[in-house]
Amino acid sequence: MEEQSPGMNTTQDGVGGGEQSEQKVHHYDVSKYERPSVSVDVVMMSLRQRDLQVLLINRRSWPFEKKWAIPGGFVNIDESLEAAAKRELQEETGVQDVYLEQLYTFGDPGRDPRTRVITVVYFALLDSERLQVRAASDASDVGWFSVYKLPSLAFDHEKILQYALSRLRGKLDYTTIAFNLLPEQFTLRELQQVYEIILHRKLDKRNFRKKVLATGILEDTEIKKMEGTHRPARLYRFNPAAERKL
Amino acid sequence: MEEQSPGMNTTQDGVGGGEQSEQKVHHYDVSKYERPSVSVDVVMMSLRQRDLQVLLINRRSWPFEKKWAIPGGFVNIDESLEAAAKRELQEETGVQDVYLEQLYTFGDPGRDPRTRVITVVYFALLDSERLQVRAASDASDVGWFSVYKLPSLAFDHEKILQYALSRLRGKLDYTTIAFNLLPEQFTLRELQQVYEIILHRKLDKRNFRKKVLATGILEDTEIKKMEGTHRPARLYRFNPAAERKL
DNA sequence: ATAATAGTGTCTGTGAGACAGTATTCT
DNA sequence: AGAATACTGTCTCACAGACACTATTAT
Repeated sequence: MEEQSPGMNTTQDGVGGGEQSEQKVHHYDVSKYERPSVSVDVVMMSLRQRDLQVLLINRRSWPFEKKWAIPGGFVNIDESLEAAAKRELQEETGVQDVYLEQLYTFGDPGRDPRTRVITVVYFALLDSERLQVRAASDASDVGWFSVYKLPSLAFDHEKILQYALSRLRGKLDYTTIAFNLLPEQFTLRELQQVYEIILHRKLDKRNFRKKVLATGILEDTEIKKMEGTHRPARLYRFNPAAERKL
Repeated sequence: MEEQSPGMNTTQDGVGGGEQSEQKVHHYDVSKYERPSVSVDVVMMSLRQRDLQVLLINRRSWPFEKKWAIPGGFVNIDESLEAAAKRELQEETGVQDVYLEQLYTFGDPGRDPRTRVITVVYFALLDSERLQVRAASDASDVGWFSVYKLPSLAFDHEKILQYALSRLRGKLDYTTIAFNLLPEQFTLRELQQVYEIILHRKLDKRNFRKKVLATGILEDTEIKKMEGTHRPARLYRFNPAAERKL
């Protein structure tokens, strides 16, 4: 296993580790009990073609052969959960230092017909710009799908994606989570589109701009983005110093 | 606290685990990898003595001998995570059918000096009334502690409790989570006290009542609670039919 | 009457949402 | 001049928070 990537930023809800009640621990003999497998799955979302898309992998073998699935892998014995998620991210997209948070842990017996597998699901948001580079080089059995038009999925992965989407929506207006889907500099129109795509509805331009600018989390770069035959737009940058609320 | 269920860890014919990138699944052989232990810890909170308290267990043995810890136990191989949490709850408090939600999963290697343990933490809220019954019968190495005056805890359990508390606070005003700490019938004053204890600050009586009643989630029982030498208070009941927002 | 808690209404400021016209650039 | 997008301000309504007095019961 490679514990590569000194890793940085990411996780939000990060907290430490937990334990078990002493009595149990006291008499517990590791060798006596069958242990479940523990995997880490990573829901990777990005904005592509003005759509919210998720990266899926086509399974080659039983079970759910030929079905699409959320990428994941087993946790190495001396690797943290987050490190395993980052490794997965790196393997699939080649991207590092992206937004990553733990979503939920799914562990129903029987969710995997092979053996008992408990999976800790992480959620990653990739900014579209950096991603473009590597997108073409991906293997053919890896693909991006609109979260609004998903293919039939393996395991309980439909449920997991729905959960990820609702988490994203829920956090949209009291965190700065949306900025993780944009490159460093962006126009207000682009930011509004991110919100519209995620919320899946139109927003009023004036109200949106008023509200966002009022929070002070945006910094004017003094640069204008010229494109096409019309008035150029100001480019803004996220100002982490003003990390209050949106 | 007996983690029966035969079987042994490791060995098992080449069954792949959860969902991983196809390349890996394809070549994966379970017997080759060491599996972590998986435990479930349950943060149980209740209102006692007009305080928000958490149930802790005093550890008998290494590591963290004599320190207080969040109760927990290992997950049986054919038991769901939630079932394991309910079992734990039942063992420690004898209570069933309480509010229970998954909090977070902690899995840093080395957080338990004995072996690699990944723990899925659940959060339970117990209503004070039903609990009183069994409280006295508890063993001496189990105790309730104010979340505002915690003893020194084992592992990184302090962080976990802080996390649980912030989750509780965060959900307080857009869910009906607080009702789980009250008996079926309660006065508005009692409900307000729940909010005050959790938020750790005073609330305005008139604004609180106005707001809560406006949501329509309370049903007047037409009963009055007489106690002491003063005007009796109306008893209300939670109306699940009106589960909109608080 | 007194003590003790239950119960109630108004005002003010803030923020969300509805809504339409002017500004700037390129061809 | 025309096309295309950037940019801006006002009004209304709902909700949050500040704030003080009357109602009901038991002794």
